[in-house]
Amino acid sequence: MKIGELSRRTGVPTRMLRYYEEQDLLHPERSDNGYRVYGPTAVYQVQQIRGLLDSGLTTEIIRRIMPFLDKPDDILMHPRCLTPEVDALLRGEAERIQQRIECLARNRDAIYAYLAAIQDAGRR
Amino acid sequence: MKIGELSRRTGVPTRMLRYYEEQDLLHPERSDNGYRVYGPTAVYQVQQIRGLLDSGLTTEIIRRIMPFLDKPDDILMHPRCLTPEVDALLRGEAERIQQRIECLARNRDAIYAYLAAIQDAGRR
DNA sequence: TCAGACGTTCACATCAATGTGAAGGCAAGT
DNA sequence: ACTTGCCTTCACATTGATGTGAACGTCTGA
Repeated sequence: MKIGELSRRTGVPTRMLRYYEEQDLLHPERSDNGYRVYGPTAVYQVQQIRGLLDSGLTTEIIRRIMPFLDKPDDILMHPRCLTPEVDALLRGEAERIQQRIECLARNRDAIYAYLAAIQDAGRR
Repeated sequence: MKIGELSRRTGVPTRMLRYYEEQDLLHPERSDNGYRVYGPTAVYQVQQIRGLLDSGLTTEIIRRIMPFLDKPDDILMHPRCLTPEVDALLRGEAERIQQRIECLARNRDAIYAYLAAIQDAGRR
């Protein structure tokens, strides 16, 4: 698929799809005329990228952890890939993600608690 | 406490504390000489703000939802506060927060799954 | 074949969050 | 009194994620 269709399917402007490529997050093929050609999985990849960006991760971090997300088990067969640095990177990032989750969950709960309390007060 | 101490206690540069005030996220008193004076709870407030900013919320959204987080029950007694707009705002924001949580949790799990699989492969 | 929709690159603008420095006032210790 | 450190405001710079437009090539249907 070409960039316009991917944009339509994901709701992400073409400008951004080109930007993500520049940031090494997407790697479309090129057809003879130079047009970007995306595989069908690109839709999910883009949604993945968007979700992580919206959650406060930078393109740099996304670039570094993406290779380890949703990988087929083939890659896992080569534990050589896991240098101590990569291990530390992944663990550190997972922990920071966990921090964010806890912060967000706390505040989500606070909001719902507020709404529930109001509801409750109104019913009385 | 003055801005320097708050900065030391939270690790957030004074420049940012002044910025958060400008963005209506903090409202310190002023002493006679014009110095900002923060109450003891400011430490938690700043951590709260930092956590939300790191999680991808903008200062604008934080400003709008903060009044409803960690409020003493006094305020809850006035359900008049909950106009339909505020209700929609809070629900909408809570849902978007939930989206982020799910995205982050998915990827945290993926990272840990990867690490576990490596661990597993290495033990064989 | 020509128009219109889509693609390309390049470049400059914006916005939010943050860094940094200048110029000057206030406070506390020696 | 003077130094040192903290405070104030003002202002300009930077970085990352975006918006937007120019100038130009490519495909496709009437």
